[in-house]
Amino acid sequence: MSTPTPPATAQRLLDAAARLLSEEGPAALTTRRLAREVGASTMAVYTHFGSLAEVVRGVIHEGFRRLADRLRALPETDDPVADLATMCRESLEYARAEPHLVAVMFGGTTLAGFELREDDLRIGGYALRILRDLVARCMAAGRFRAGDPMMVTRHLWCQMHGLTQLERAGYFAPAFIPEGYPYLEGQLRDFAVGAGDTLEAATRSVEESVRRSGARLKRQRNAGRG
Amino acid sequence: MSTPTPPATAQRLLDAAARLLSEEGPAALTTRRLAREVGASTMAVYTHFGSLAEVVRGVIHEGFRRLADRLRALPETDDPVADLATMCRESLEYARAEPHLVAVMFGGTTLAGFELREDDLRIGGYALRILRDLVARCMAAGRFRAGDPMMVTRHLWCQMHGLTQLERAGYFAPAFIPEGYPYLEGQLRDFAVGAGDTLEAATRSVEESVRRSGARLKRQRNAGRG
DNA sequence: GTTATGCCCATAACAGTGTTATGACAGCGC
DNA sequence: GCGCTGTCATAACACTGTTATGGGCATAAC
Repeated sequence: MSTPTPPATAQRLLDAAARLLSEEGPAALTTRRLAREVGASTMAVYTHFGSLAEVVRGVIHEGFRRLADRLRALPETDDPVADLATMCRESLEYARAEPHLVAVMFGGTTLAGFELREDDLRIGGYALRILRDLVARCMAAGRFRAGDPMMVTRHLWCQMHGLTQLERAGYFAPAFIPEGYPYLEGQLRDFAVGAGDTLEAATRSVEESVRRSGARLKRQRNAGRG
Repeated sequence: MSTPTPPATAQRLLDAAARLLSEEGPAALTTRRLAREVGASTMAVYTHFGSLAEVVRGVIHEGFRRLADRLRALPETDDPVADLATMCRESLEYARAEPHLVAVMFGGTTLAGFELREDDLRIGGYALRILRDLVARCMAAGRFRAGDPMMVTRHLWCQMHGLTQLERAGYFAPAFIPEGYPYLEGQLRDFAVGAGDTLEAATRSVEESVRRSGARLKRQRNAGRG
């Protein structure tokens, strides 16, 4: 009953492309390598996708879906600012786990002639709505100044995207910054203050989110052992 | 007396590479095209630089120098927060004028196998010091909370880099945001508030910087006419 | 049962890429 | 003149994305 038909060639190509991009980076994502991975010839790519760039498009759409799923899976507490900090940390960890994929998703890398189109940007924007709802909760709770939550969300997005990409480029390596320096937490706190929170409340919420993610990691390790 | 000897081949290759990258994007930067532009064969690239990636390295080093020069040329007033906003706008306009170059400089694009090395990152960090000195002035003036100016500068840098790259990817196109919406100004204001400024003072300083850059553009147009 | 249609894809080719081995040529020290 | 060194033109190698061609092969039509 399970998987009565083997996965179609198109799906196997997508999976192989995602794996190659993730494990070996953009340079490994060639038509011949992709064909070899699934035991076919390069023509398989062109009958199913038309071009290598369209394969990349499929891969990043899946990437957007997975990012949105991870953000939606986070628990909701009565401290929306702490929840926001946790969500930002989750995004950053996704980008750290899939640096090449995220670079393509947000326009960093031009790969195999692939260019983001407006519909791709729209899909990318869906994940933003999850963040926006949380920002709106911060406003409703009186922690952030009233205003357009989408604009504040975009502000936060710029900040997280910049941090992600500069970190990936190496600008936050130990050669430039003390190892273990909590730059993410400092930025999240200052962002909350800029959005209207008090310094004291923002500091408490960010610390709370750090405590929670530490507990979450501990639970995951325990679950891994059990 | 002026240019007694014609520019050496190495310099002409660098100039041609910068022009190709700027005018036609990374796809135009090939060894054969580069050789054709300077009227030589591809071997010229390899005798002078060893690889195409090293040509790219030379181009982005020049890019860092020019960015630093533009930032250093800005006037200093008695409102350091307004000066900071002006400097951010100048950085953004540099990135808008040279999007491909800036993308390589800050690790966005992997071009011809070029990868940022630690010494490149160090050169990139030099431009940051100009920003840091301004942040330190904001602290000394009591506008920003006392603290490590470099960390606050990094925070601002993340924000500007994210804004730049997401704008380039198309995420701030009119399809997603009202045309003419002053998202740069809103972000600069919130950043200043997050760093310790009051909402009122930050708003005034950002508006002052907008007024000044408007006046500067007017002067430039008048100078162009005169 | 035969024929036709359309899909999937293997083979081989084309034009392009970065890079390198080879060798020619010019300038210079002696 | 001789040798050396730096510069680069020629041609090749292994690679890339893409496409033209044609071979199966399942299904539909008659």
